[in-house]
Amino acid sequence: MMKEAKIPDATIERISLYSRPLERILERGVAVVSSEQLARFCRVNPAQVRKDLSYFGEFGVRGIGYNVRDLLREIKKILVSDREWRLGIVGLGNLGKALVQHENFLNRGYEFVAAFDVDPAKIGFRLPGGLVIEPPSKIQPLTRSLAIEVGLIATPPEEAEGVANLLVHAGIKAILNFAPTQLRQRKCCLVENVDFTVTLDNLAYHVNQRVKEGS
Amino acid sequence: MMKEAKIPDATIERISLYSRPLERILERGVAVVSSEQLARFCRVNPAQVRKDLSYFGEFGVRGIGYNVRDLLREIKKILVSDREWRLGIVGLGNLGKALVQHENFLNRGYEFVAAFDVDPAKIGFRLPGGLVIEPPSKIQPLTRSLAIEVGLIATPPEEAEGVANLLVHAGIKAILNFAPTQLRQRKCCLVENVDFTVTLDNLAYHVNQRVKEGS
DNA sequence: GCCTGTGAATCCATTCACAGCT
DNA sequence: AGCTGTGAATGGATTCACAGGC
Repeated sequence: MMKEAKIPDATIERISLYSRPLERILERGVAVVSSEQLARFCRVNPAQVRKDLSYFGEFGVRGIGYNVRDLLREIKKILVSDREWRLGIVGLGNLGKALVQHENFLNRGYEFVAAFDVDPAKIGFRLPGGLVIEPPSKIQPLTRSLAIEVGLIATPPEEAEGVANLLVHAGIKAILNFAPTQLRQRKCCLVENVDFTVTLDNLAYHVNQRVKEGS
Repeated sequence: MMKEAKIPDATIERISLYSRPLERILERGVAVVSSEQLARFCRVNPAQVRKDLSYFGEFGVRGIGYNVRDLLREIKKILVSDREWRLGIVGLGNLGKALVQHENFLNRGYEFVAAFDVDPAKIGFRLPGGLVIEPPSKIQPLTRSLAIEVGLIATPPEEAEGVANLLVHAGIKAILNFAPTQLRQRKCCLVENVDFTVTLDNLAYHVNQRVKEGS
């Protein structure tokens, strides 16, 4: 019964998670999947799978399960990955270059259409894939003219806030920030931070916890 | 009053977050910080900061605030980043290489001590920093002899599970998995997944949501 | 019989509001 | 007076358990 209620943030992330095993199952030619099976693949509770999906509609058939192809299509519609998203990246150090070449992005509808860096030595360099590195002065005009919707920031932390400003003024809709600094929150622009050391700290804490319990 | 209760997972992540502005504040020579100030830096609620810290002890002084240097030391003790953690990485494509060279790891006590790849063309190659890429056959002996505690997996998804097996059998304590596949859960080994496309899907969904509301 | 969809119950996390210390 | 530390209150998210439909 498709409610227009507010949907848990965690639900959106899991919906994205579900799509991956579904793709594999579809490739294998299996037509139907149960919440139980899907849950096993994603290491979650089956009721969680059903509830997550039920926020968006009734995609299953009672007594049978979910049609794999249909469910995948619905999920792509929910996540708006049934269309191309145009990305721009600022900062082409090791991480930035790795992101541009990361093939999973393209597979899932995310395409880099511009790359920027401050380093004059890098400007004009053609990346594998054909993108040419542009100077920061081009951030605003290119973001607009190429209709870039999401900006990835992979600069040193000192530059991140300034870069974010440029992107926001050029009308970008969302920023995925890999620089280890907390960007100022802005209306009109969603910001998501990815910080590997936070994740490592988390693991370190829990590893230590286990050692302490075990002794 | 330092409870030995179970601590929210989100708390651990925020504790890690707090350390960054604290380092900057310390460098600036400011001696004391209030929960309100720290909360502003990290975009969280001040009560949240106080509650998070109170799980681990009473680090503040009523009427005054927290001593920056002491608080930072306590946080490092909590996160066990007051010592070196030895990392091994498997898969030295673009992302793997970027991770090895990522300077934030070393700053925070995470040191890569071994690198592995299946590609014969890469084996023997010396990475910036001095690490030499080893073949998969060395994963088990080196993990043991170098006492590697955390393994990072940056292979294609097909290889991830096999690599995880090798690492687990060699006694690794935790895995940080960048391959877009959900690793089987194991006792004795913590697993954390990092998946950029899930984060992008999340942004795409919310951007679309805003557009829909605005219209 | 089987598996979905979902209200109700449970569990967990965040925020409030104030007592307690300096 | 000011700011921490924390029980109580609120707000969310997950899981249970079963009704509903194949």
